[in-house]
Amino acid sequence: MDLFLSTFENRIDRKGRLSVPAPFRAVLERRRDPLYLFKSLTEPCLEGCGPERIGKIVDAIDSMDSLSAEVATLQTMLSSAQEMKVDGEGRIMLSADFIAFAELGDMALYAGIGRSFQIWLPERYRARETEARSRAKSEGMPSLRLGAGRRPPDEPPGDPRGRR
Amino acid sequence: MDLFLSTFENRIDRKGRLSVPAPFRAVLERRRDPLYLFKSLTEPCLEGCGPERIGKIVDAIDSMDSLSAEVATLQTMLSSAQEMKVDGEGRIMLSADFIAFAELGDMALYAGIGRSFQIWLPERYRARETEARSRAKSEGMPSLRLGAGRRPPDEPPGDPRGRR
DNA sequence: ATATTTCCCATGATATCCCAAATTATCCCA
DNA sequence: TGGGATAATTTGGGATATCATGGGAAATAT
Repeated sequence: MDLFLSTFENRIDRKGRLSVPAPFRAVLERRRDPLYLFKSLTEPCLEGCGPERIGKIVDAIDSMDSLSAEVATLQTMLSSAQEMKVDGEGRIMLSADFIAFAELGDMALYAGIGRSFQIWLPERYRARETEARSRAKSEGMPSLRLGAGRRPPDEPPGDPRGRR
Repeated sequence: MDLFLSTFENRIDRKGRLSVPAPFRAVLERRRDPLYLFKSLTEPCLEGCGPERIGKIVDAIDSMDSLSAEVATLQTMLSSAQEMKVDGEGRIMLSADFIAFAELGDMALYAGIGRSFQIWLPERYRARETEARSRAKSEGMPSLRLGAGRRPPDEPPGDPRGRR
């Protein structure tokens, strides 16, 4: 199983193009998956994933009461999602909307988080990272225990790097 | 599975013409589907889709008690539906009724939501999006976990596919 | 006949393609 | 282990194609 891991910082050129890190591209190409980006619901960053996650959101909507607030929320995710075309050099073009939403300047930081990845303003990401680390120190790190093998019956195994 | 995703804001010109976003057109053309528009039952917007979705509504009506209130509601959708003719440049003409219903001015916002899309007054759509995002933040998003990681009730907890 | 719609072509903006330079990582042999 | 050679990757820019939009003319309807 290949995953999106590690972080990469790439330049957004004056045409708005941004290279996808080669290791991320390799994951998608191996699966012959197109790349989707959408605006995070809860944080000022973009989320990247393959089609299977998008398909699950679509199916969830169809199976829910179309009047519920949850459906509106999921629709918000879909209507911000784009299938990105990757050029011959492995670059994507970020729409003005995406750039504004994540408040990106001329640099973007990719953070691989397993089955998906995020795109952040580098300074902001690093600030979050140190914050998460100090929280882990003071509050302990429940997810580590889970990641190590034992988990309470109900909770799915967490991402070992914790949620931020 | 090709889907209607992302949002596009297009101008309604003085002749009343409105471009269908090229990616949406591509989805329909690939399936050789005509485009249908109808008035949303629940919101001040228009809904767009291909014939299969219309067919599902018809089937649903056929399978229900023809005297029920729900049937009357579904029939309302059908009776507002129009097959749109798309001109050589990919534009449609909205009827005065449609424009009045969605309260459109000289701009229209397409919002792709998977198997269908909506057409909104841009300002109204954005207000709704902001609302959905703040709700997701404050109430958490139970739906994301469901949408992205749902599994049949008695399957043992598997991998955390939906976690981010 | 007059108003509206449909067809056709023109134009500007912008995304995409293609090639090349710069940068970084990897390899190989001393 | 070092250090240069080689390959991979990221970045840049010009040429080309696509797309949204606008307007005139032909067709259709009222």
